[in-house]
Amino acid sequence: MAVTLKEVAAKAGVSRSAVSRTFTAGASVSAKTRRKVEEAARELGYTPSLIARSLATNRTKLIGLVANNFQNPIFLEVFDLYTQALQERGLRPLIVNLTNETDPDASVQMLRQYRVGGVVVATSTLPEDFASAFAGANVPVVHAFGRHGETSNIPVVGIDNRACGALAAETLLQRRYRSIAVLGGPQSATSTIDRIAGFKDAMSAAGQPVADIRFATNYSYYAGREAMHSLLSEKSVDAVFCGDDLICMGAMDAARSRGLNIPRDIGFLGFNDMDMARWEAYALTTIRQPTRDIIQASIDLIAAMVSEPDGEHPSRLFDCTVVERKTLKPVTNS
Amino acid sequence: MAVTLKEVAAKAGVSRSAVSRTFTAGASVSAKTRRKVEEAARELGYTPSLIARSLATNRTKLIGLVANNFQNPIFLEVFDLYTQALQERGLRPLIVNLTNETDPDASVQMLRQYRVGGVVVATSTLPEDFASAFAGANVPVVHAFGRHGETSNIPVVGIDNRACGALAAETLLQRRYRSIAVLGGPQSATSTIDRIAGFKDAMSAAGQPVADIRFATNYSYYAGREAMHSLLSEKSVDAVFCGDDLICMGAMDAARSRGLNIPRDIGFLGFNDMDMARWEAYALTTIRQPTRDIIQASIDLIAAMVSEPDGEHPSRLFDCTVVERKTLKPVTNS
DNA sequence: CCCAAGTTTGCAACCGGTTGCAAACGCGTA
DNA sequence: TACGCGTTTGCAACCGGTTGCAAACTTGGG
Repeated sequence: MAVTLKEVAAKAGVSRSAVSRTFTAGASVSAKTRRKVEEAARELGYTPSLIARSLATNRTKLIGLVANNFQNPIFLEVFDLYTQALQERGLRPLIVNLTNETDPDASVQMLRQYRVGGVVVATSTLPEDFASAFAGANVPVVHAFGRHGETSNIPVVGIDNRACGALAAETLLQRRYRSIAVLGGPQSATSTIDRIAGFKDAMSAAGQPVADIRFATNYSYYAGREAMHSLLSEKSVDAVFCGDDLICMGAMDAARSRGLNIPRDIGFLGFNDMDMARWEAYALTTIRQPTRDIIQASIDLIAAMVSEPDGEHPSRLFDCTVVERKTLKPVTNS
Repeated sequence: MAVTLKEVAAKAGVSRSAVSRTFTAGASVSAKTRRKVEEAARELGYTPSLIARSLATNRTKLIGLVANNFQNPIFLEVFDLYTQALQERGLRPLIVNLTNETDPDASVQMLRQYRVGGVVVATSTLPEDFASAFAGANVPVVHAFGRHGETSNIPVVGIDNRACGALAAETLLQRRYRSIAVLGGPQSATSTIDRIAGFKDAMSAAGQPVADIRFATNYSYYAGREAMHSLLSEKSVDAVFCGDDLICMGAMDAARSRGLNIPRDIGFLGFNDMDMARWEAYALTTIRQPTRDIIQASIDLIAAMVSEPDGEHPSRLFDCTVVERKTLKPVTNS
């Protein structure tokens, strides 16, 4: 159906190799040949087949992008950045939606069938063996937003969740909150575990107790609201550190529906700084994760791993910062 | 690097054809051969190359998914549904992010290089020639969320935007609103144009004026807020029909920041019924677009077009319904 | 036991490109 | 004009599968 090399070669009066060379960067073709070929190609509407090229070169431009957080709008931001950044490098994402998937093998199989050059696992809420399943198939993997673990040797690009937990504690203590609860993300997520560990360390280093720790069942508004209702029905606290902005928004709505004023009666500290955190209805004070940097770095990393499989490919962790809005009372210098 | 057909054939003591046939559904292989091959394949860790298969069969499992609304969380829902529904059919989406793209040709070129079987254009805010550019390349195209137009013969799956506009007008009039403004999406989007046309028709059929019409510059919270501020600084209205839930949320926050109570002082009617419309902070009364049905139908349609290119492939329009929450005053029977 | 019909199998060509290699070419110089 | 060198070109093999075709094998009936 589609026009092939051979037809272009015939029309231009050259060999197939000549056509192939005019379409591969850095190959040796004379200006005259190139011109003839390009004209013939244009007239015939020729588009080289990446399928055939991939087969011949044994290399594809595909990068697996594995995710399972299709409920949280922040992933749309992540996703936008990934597709654009890959596009800029001439790579294409092959999306794997793991939302309803429990078995890593099917996805690994799928990505191998497409002979992806590498895989980016972009989630913190997956059992560790998912990322390693890809690595086990001898495909380069980087784990974005993952835990910088000792257990596996898959490079991670993300943040230091313990440090972020500590930052949260300091932020709240500095504002004289004294009855502070933690409302984490899913209990099994490594990010949740590490943040809470860092938070607790910093609190006890300051000689302060943690009023309550509980977990949202997933990264959603509804889970946050529900967990907050359950917290407030048992005790009263003056500030809550949430494991995610979305959870935090649910928690805030729960607090408001019980007549509490934010930040007068209760303060909230979110995590991520998603776009919606700026919305007036929430105006969330939150810990900003440098999403854009993480994504760019993870693409740089996977690209490096593809082109130099034997090189050194260290993990990279970025710093988080507090973004001040309106859900915490100001720092007082007294 | 990867294990090939030939190696499996050698190990199993059969021909390459035999191996190929055990991996293609409906081919003729004896039970004995199949067993030998499967064992050899398992031992070697063989995964058939879809690249090679695509080349040989001249057919891929790839479907282009073209979108440009990576700012609106509703697209994450859309996206989740697409990836899963395609996955179920053994197809893979190849995402094209048109957010920063103005030239259709580059994307068309890209999708042709990958030899996609078909393309789903999932947006209502693209110049018409985008969808037709794909069709022009002789690739089956369906336009999801598009306008059912007379101008092109690309099948559309979506809603009847005129009817939805009329439904909005009826909904508001029924609740005795008398000073109603429209805050549409981007002025150039066909969906915006059609909805407003339907809205105006229904209003004038009821002998009612439209208090004001203006447009958000894009489908975002911020554009909605800004447009609403500009509206309220010029006149006061008692209800607003918004072209999108996200825009509506921005508009609501603008109204609230000016001290207006919803729905006592002003009513809001949204469009889409995205997940966030249920959030307590908004509790949006909105017109529900059956996203899931539209997506499923668009996949069914593109699949049919791929397998029977010469068949009849009619457009499909779904009905919208009003979802009642808390941003409009109730219907009064007096 | 033989034959016909139905299955299974292997051969070889093909899908649309890439690439190492050697031959052909172009050009400046002696 | 002949020579030498660097460039450009075409040949042919290859990437990893599929598939039409004919040969080989089964199976069952007479």
